[in-house]
Amino acid sequence: MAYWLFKSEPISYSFASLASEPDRTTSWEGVRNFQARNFLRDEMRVGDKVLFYHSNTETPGIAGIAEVVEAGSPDPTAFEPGSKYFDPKSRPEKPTWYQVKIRAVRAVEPLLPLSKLRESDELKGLELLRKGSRLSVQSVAPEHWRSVMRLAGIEEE
DNA sequence: GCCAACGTTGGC
DNA sequence: GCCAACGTTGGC
Repeated sequence: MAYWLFKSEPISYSFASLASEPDRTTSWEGVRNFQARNFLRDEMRVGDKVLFYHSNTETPGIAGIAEVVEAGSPDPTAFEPGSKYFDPKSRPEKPTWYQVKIRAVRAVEPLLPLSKLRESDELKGLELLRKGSRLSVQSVAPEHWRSVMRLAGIEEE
């Protein structure tokens, strides 16, 4: 099993938004970065765990845990001319962009703020903490995942 | 292929 | 609002 971090601006879609979906799932669509696309298309597997991170907000930080419930599939918004994610270069027979489906597992309450993550020696090397890190879908090493769980006070089986 | 200009991200 | 870092675009 692998670990990931997804960024979202809570003003547009928060962890609470995900948790209040009828089945607590959503399709993570609209990613338009090739490195992130490669993760979505090639590397994510059902059962992988996801840190749900709130960016560009008053207190950025980890707001919840989610899991991958469907592996990568073509992102339909790229084919919709009306969509803000429309990309005419992506064709159904040769898609450029991919999505996965995730499900909310549990909230991190209170939110684990970025400032706390920065204080942790154990999290040195976490992509999120790298200066200039902008990738919206990131890989998380298992030892970093365990450190985050500890900081969040979450016991895992 | 180089690289300047530009738009976006996202912490602060 | 500021601004550094980054990805993309397009002229050459």
